[in-house]
Amino acid sequence: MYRLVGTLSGVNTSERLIESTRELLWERGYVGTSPKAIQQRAGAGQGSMYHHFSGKPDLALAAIRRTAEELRAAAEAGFRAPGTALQRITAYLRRERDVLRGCPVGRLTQDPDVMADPVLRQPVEDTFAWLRTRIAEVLAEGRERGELTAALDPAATATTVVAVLQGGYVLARAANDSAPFDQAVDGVLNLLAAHTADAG
Amino acid sequence: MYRLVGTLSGVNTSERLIESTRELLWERGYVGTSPKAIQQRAGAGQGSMYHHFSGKPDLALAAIRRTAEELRAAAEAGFRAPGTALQRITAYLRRERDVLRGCPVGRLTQDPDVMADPVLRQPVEDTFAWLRTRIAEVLAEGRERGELTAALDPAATATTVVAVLQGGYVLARAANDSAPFDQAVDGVLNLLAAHTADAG
DNA sequence: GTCTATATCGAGATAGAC
DNA sequence: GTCTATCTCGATATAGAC
Repeated sequence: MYRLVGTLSGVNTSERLIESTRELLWERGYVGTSPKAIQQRAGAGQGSMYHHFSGKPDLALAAIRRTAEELRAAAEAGFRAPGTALQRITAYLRRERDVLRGCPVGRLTQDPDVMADPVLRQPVEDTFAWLRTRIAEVLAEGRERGELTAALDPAATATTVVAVLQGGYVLARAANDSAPFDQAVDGVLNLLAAHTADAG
Repeated sequence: MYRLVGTLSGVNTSERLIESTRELLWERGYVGTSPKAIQQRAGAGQGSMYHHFSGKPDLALAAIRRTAEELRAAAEAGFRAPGTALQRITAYLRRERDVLRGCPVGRLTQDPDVMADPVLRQPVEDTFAWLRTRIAEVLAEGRERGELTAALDPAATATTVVAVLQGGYVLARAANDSAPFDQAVDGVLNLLAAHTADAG
């Protein structure tokens, strides 16, 4: 018999606490998440939580690190897909997302207590640094292969692409509608299209 | 004798409370801002605050509305500047900003209690709807004048431009450095350059 | 490992004097 | 209009029994 994966019942308490914290951090942020709320969602008692973790910051660190790892793995899977650079970027931008929930890592950027703590902040910084570098690599590759024009700056364009994603989430939440996210993505892809070797 | 503008001392209590709330909302968000913190920053007592406002949501509404108005006025001033569409968009994107503090309106998008309240949420929604429309108008004008190619979609591009800004703030905060913001802006302007009539 | 009791403090407000 | 007193909860733990 194997345990069911993806559900919180059936795994150990420590695991349930981390997953509950991840959800709450995503929904309400660090300041808006209380130990009590975490415990209730995890179905764990006060004593349990403080047995496994030293406190809220410790638990948040475990949650943030895991969320950052997952984001990275999901993105990397997209970048390794076959196709031209533009096709891979397009696949990444258009992959299915829970747009209205926003980015679980980008969100932390607005949490003063997270950004004030170097340890909590580190995974956030690392995630975006990696993402920008990785997309720049894909674009540079496309340029070397002659898919993209020389006028396209890989590093700057990569940062723009990540910014469009993060900003797209903001606009979608503001409108309470995922359409602005899709439109922002369409807009940048259309701009990129003018830099393909045949079009440019 | 005229009063000094831009300082909190010398204006009435209600005004100081609103300005303090605006600052705290920007720095710490709605959930992270307590009535006590507002009062201390404003130099006002408990009783004073509850005399002028019914509570934290009421005060936040006044603060959010004013912040939204100011953002709109500042943006509109940029759009009315002389020059081509691209020059006006460039001026808007490159105008001086306190990048690491982020966007005081975009920030609210991550505040669950703000987004859950239709009244607090409205100014946020309106601000971005207006901004996207306004930039789309500028771009459409540039296309009509023949400054921009017909391949450029004003509405989608406008949403992309706003997303780059909002995402640029996120990346700058993640890196604790304003450089990613500038790079994201450079990237999108470079992409737009390929759509100018002479270049495209 | 988990539970319950207890403790401190701040959030968010109400009441009524001045 | 402003001040102080008071109130109720929840946030965030710690202590010690089981």
